[in-house]
Amino acid sequence: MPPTADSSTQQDRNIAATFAKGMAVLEVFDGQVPALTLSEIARLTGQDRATARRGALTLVHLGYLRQDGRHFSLTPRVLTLAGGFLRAHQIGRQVQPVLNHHAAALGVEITLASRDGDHALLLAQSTAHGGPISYGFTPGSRLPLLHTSLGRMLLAGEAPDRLEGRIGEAPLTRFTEQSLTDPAQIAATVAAARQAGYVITDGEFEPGIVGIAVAVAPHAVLGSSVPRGRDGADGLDAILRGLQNCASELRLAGALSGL
Amino acid sequence: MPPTADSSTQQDRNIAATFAKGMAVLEVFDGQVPALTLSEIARLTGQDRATARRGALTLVHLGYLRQDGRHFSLTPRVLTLAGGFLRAHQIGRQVQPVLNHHAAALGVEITLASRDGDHALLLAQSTAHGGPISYGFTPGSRLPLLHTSLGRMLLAGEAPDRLEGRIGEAPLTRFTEQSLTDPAQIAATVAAARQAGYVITDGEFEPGIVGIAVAVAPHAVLGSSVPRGRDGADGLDAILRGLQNCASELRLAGALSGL
DNA sequence: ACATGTTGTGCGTTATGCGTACAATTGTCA
DNA sequence: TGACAATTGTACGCATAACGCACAACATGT
Repeated sequence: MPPTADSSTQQDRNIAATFAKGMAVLEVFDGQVPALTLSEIARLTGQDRATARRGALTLVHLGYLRQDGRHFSLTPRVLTLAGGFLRAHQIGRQVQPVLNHHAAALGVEITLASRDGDHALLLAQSTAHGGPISYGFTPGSRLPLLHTSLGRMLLAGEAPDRLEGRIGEAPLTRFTEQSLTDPAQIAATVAAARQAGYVITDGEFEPGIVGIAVAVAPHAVLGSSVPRGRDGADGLDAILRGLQNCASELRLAGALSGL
Repeated sequence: MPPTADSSTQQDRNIAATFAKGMAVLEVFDGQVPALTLSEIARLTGQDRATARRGALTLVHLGYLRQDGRHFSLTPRVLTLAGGFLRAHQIGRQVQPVLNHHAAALGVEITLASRDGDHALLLAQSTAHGGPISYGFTPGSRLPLLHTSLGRMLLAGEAPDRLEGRIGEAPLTRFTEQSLTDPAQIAATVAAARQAGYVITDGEFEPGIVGIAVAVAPHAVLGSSVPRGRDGADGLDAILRGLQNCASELRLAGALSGL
């Protein structure tokens, strides 16, 4: 065995560090602030100012960033990257119509989500039929994993042994007064979700909002949110059945096989 | 002026070539094929296989690509980049609800698009209220600029002098029998669109589909597609008025100022 | 069987990106 | 208005990190 250089000092020859640093620049544009200056980019990425500058200028050159004076902001071009994923998985053709159809029948918004790190990542979303309520999320939005029905249903699909570590580590941010803070309690809801095939959360992420989610594929879940009280107990049951029907239909279409 | 090195051999010291090459790797995943091998990536990007390999492995390391044996495919993580743009421009909070509302009132699908190079780039889309039809497009999808109502309305918003060059250069691919192929004719429709504030195309991109579009902001347009004959002449008028109302409401919200 | 096309991976070379340093600019308090 | 502080833009020497040739192992097809 050749003395593989220590992984701390020596870089992996198969990884392009410059590329990774550039992606880090792109990643700091998470939308929380509409535009960033070079110094802010450098600070947020932890890179040298000159390095951040090269990364940002390269992104401008490629058309992903716009430079207005000293402010850099994203261009719509980043959407084309997402478009590649959505097209590859036939989201527009095979998934979205199904979501729309069931959402119209139920009168609620239906969301398809997958997992990205310790967040639930929204892949697609139907619009609420007559729903005046909208939470402002879009494809690409990320929700917490531990305190949303979507996230817990995703966790329920994971291997049980990997769960405890995942739950225990997180700082367990408390979003509402009703947010569960005990890791054991959260693990219990996840276990129950795995058992039942669905999960319901009540106001743990946004107060007064009840979330309900079911599994579709190994790493894909379906969910809806409704204001508490808007639908009675049987209303939730109807939504649950609707989500399960929707999930079945998506499975039949077989478009979500690869994550 | 210092003798700036010739731009052909000497790289711009402010552009990170490795980063640009890596982005090129990411860009070839446009969704036309669900997965790519290293050789395909190298061929499509024109890079050396070793270079393409480093780029792809870096993307795997960062979580944007998945490697299954010899096949690389996109992960949902690319959506987070799009999410940054959508959140920065308040698409989910300020735009999507407006689109949904007007779409439900009109019974048609409404699409918000911007421009990316010589394509119209879909930013957001409402679902048709009772609409069984869906064209399989999603945010991030790209439509031709010359033969769609969205594209021509975008061109109508450009400076007139830059138009002729833009139209004349393109190979003028013919999508349907009704596609206009004469640059002068297309330029005339664009000029008419600028004059009237809206544009209607009939089956030039997809046969039997009528497209209608209006301008919202300097580089943003709104459009709908309906099957020919589904709505009579007054139906199209109603849709046009609805789109214009929708555009006004979006302008009032003022969320689309920066492209 | 050979021929053709993959794929993975060393490794020497040198181009390339790094970051310090300085200059120019903006903002802020007296 | 001053002078100070904190940004920003840019250049350039140096070391490193990316390049791409080359080879070997494997697959595919004629």
